[in-house]
Amino acid sequence: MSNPQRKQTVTEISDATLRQFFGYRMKRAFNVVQADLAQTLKRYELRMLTYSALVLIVDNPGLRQSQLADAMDIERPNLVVLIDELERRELILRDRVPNDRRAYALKPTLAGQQLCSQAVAAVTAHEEALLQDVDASERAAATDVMKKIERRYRDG
Amino acid sequence: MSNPQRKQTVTEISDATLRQFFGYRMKRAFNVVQADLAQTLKRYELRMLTYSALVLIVDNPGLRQSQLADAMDIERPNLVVLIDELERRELILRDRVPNDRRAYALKPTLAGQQLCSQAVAAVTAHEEALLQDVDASERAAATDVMKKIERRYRDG
DNA sequence: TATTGTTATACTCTATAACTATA
DNA sequence: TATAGTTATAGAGTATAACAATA
Repeated sequence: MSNPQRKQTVTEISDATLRQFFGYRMKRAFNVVQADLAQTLKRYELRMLTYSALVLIVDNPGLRQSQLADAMDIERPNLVVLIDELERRELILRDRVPNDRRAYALKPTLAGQQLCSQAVAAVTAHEEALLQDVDASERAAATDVMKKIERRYRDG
Repeated sequence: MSNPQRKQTVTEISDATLRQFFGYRMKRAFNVVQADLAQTLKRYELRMLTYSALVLIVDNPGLRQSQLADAMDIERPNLVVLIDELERRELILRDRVPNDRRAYALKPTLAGQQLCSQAVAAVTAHEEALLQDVDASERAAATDVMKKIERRYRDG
């Protein structure tokens, strides 16, 4: 803006210091990716977490809640409401595990499998659009860096 | 685990489908970076958001709250409590903008500047440690990808 | 009329402690 | 005793509507 009153305070904001940090860059880019994903999933009434849970249940039918929480890197209590939601919508069901009446075996319903397929296709397409300026080698390089960061964390 | 009961449900969880997605990889890596940053800032009683706000105020003394919210990509109402917190700790102050009695000119105190310097140094060091397996060219490649994603968002 | 900062509110994600029912 | 799932709760981040003061 060419508003002269702005000049009495600050015209151009410098975030040079923050942009030096990988974490800050990552947060900003992740916010974009996350917003795009949320927008894409809205149509299926899924969020990033319910989507992740559904995909993992479809790919691993019969897994337990504690295994799923582990895989998703969230606490067990926080998974309960996600599973409640997916179950209420009849996208998955809580089967009993034979020989261990404490645990549930999570399984997708047919509707869950179908919604999952559609959502995966939609997310794939939207991500492709979002990353259309990023060629395969750049994507691979970025993915490698993220893998290294994850690994560094797991190794302590 | 070699627990035979696990075998009746699922032994090894496959997250192959999810790992195909750039967004999922990014979320996992970002969680690591974010946790590391939070740990680093704990010592200064700062969080990622209060840290970002403080750095921006130190680098741009006199900026308005609405400008800061813009720069941080957060909504104006959410900035208020962050500024309240930094002001209460006397790290910044709300000065009046001459000729516009609606707005505040945010300025760091000496204590704020000093804490900011220390925090920036600590974050730099911790980030260096976190990324020690990632060489300069890999970092640059990853940063480029993140810039492109951000740009893609700004351009619509 | 429009803008700055504010209040109130609500939703999501995250984290911990404590409970129940099983093992 | 330990584990699976659950409940309750609290903190943090995010988003919108509506308001007072001021432009």
